Amino acid sequence: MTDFSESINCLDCTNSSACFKKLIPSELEFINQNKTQILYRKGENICKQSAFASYVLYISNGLVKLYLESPNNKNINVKILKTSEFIGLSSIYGENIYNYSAVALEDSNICLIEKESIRKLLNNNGNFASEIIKWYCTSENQLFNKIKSLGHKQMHGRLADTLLYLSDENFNQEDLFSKLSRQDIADFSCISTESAVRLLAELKNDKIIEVDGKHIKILEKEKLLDISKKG
Amino acid sequence: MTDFSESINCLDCTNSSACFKKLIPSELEFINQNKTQILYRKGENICKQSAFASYVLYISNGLVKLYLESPNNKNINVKILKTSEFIGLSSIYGENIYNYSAVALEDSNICLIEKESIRKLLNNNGNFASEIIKWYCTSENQLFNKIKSLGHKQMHGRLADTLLYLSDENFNQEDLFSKLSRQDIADFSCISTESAVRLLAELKNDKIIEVDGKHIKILEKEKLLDISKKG
DNA sequence: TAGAAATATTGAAGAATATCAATTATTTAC
DNA sequence: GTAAATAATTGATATTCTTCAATATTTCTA
Repeated sequence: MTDFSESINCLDCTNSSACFKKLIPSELEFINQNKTQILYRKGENICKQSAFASYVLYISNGLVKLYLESPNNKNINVKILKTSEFIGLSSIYGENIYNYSAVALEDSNICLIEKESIRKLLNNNGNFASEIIKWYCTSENQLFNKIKSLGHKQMHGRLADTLLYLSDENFNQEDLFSKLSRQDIADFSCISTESAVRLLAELKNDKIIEVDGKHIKILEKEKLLDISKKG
Repeated sequence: MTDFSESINCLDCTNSSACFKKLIPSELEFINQNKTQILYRKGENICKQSAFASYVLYISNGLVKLYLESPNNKNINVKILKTSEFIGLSSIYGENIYNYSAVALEDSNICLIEKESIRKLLNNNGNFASEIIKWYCTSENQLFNKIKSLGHKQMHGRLADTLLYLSDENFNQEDLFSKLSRQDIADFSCISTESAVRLLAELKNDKIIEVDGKHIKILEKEKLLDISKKG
């Protein structure tokens, strides 16, 4: 966690999400005055669940794994965040702590933005706030899907959901699998690592996926969707 | 689903959430023009998962169970909503469908509000939007807790979470249990009804809860918290 | 590049949990 | 108020899944 990159001015930032496009130049300058940019190296923790949330974090450039820590020291991987997404947004109004932990999957430039300045903008600029609400709408849907997956599906269905999620085109064919361990895949599905390995072997055998070390390729998406549906 | 109640004018409504308090009279009048109020009887469905979401729903007065339906026709109960809460808010910007189903646990007055009018207000009134964001912050936290509960806890921990949730003081000592079946309790915990019954019997035996038909009373909250923590 | 550490893999045994079946209790509808 | 329908309960069995243990493979480090 060191600031090696020259910090970009928000007005020049090419990685701004939809919400920042709703800001007028003076507001962008205001954000610029109240942020710091930091480079997190691959594997470094960007935030820790339950830690005091001093800032809202914004991925200016990078790839981040968001996960929940359980008291029995098992993790639940919730989602992968990419460039232009927020981390810890809910700390602006909710409890003043991070609800989850996040770790960089590759070197990532993260902007730390003062919570109070975000709050100010939200109150003054309904268009900005609306974009944030849009983000929450999508995010809520994702969480409901996770609950559906964990709630009543068994191993096969849950692993299928994970594979479909990680291979989704909205990650722009980034090969996420190469950045994740078998345990990561298991933690997305909330199954044991051993079960994940065994099921992957089965899927490989059935020619539904291709496995070559870390690299995993979906051969028969339809069948995976089927397994996901059946639970 | 019939409109027997005289529809209250939003300007006079005493059950308005924090967000509506941020509206100026003309905006409230605007909402009033674009809403209908309907009385749902106990047991009636207020919205169905995957159905076209024409309106945002607001509980003017009532009690509602929100649940997810799975293809294998098992339900997951997500939460109980009470007076002054929204249902289907995320349909304003997300997919144009309800992400979940909702059923009235008691006769409930529900306001159907035009989505477009809410959108208009959000864009024009940052304070209103900020209150909605506040709501999302809390809601997100609840969903993460649900994921934590389902993800790695086993039966005992999950049932404990359910009992703690349903007996929480934020429901103003409403006896929720009397309105829920054993299957409802099981569906909150995502365990089989039989398991729920068995575990309740155990907890009763251990004098951690008192059970009298539907009525359930927590005797030893600390022990339940313990079970919840251990998972 | 060798050795050490971490990760992945496989099999076998055991624990957790669902399902099925049968019975009893409660609620609903006429 | 009674019959029918629904919900709750209990036991026995079957399935799913984790855990433990042993080994193989990969990655990291000096």
